[in-house]
Amino acid sequence: MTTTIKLIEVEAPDRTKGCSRPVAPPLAADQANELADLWRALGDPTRVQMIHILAAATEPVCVCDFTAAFDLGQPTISHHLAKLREAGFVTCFKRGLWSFYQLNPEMSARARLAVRLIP
Amino acid sequence: MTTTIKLIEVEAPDRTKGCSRPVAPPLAADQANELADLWRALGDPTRVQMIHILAAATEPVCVCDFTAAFDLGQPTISHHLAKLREAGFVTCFKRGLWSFYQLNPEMSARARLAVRLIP
DNA sequence: CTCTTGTATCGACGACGGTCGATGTATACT
DNA sequence: AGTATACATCGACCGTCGTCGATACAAGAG
Repeated sequence: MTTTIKLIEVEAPDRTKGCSRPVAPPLAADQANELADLWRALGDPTRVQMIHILAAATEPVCVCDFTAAFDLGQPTISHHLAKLREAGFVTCFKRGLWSFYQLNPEMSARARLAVRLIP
Repeated sequence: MTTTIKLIEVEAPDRTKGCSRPVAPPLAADQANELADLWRALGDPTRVQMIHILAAATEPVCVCDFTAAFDLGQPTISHHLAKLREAGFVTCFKRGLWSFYQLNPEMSARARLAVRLIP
């Protein structure tokens, strides 16, 4: 008796000669970089917590409150807030000796959606 | 004539003795780390493009198609795909000599929303 | 089995990023 | 004026990350 072996195509696409299957055209380099910058700004637990605090706050938050909330030196706090500022997530203003930070009201739509992913 | 100076409260919250205003309770450290890891995985232009390609593809994409799409060495492509795998964005399977990658069908809800931000 | 091919992994190098102490700068108070 | 306070910036350290060449590991072809 001869045995017939049935080869079952499971998930892989049919492919006669290896690869070179067309792929979506790349995003503009600027766009990809912009997106990556956006996400890299959120790629740190401290900054995630900062956004969490700002999203929950009803008033602008003083830098000194951040330094009190984290077990980090004041320059480090300032550094993280600067990163969030450069990425467009927050804005700040000075009042007397104090600096207050808040979520940027003119945040990009994408940034706003990203922020909304933080509990 | 005596001049009276009126101090106008603009945006800053009233604050009698400096800082120490209560702030939202911090997220659990695990949660903040998890979120940061998620975003760090997307914090690179090459990986953004990879997600873009996978989101547009109707079939799993062969690694060789990635190496053709980017001006990077094959180990670097493999490295980026591994990062996306570890973060839960993609899964892969082997078929013969080829490895195929696709968006992880069991991606977390947050990850799915993040992916949706890529054009 | 040997050879080739597609991918993953390893080791190294340079760049970047988080952190700190020290210093600078602006504002308030006396 | 001088001093004190809140914050930003600077310089340095060290770990992490993106990149590559070299190598190891499959799995098909001969």
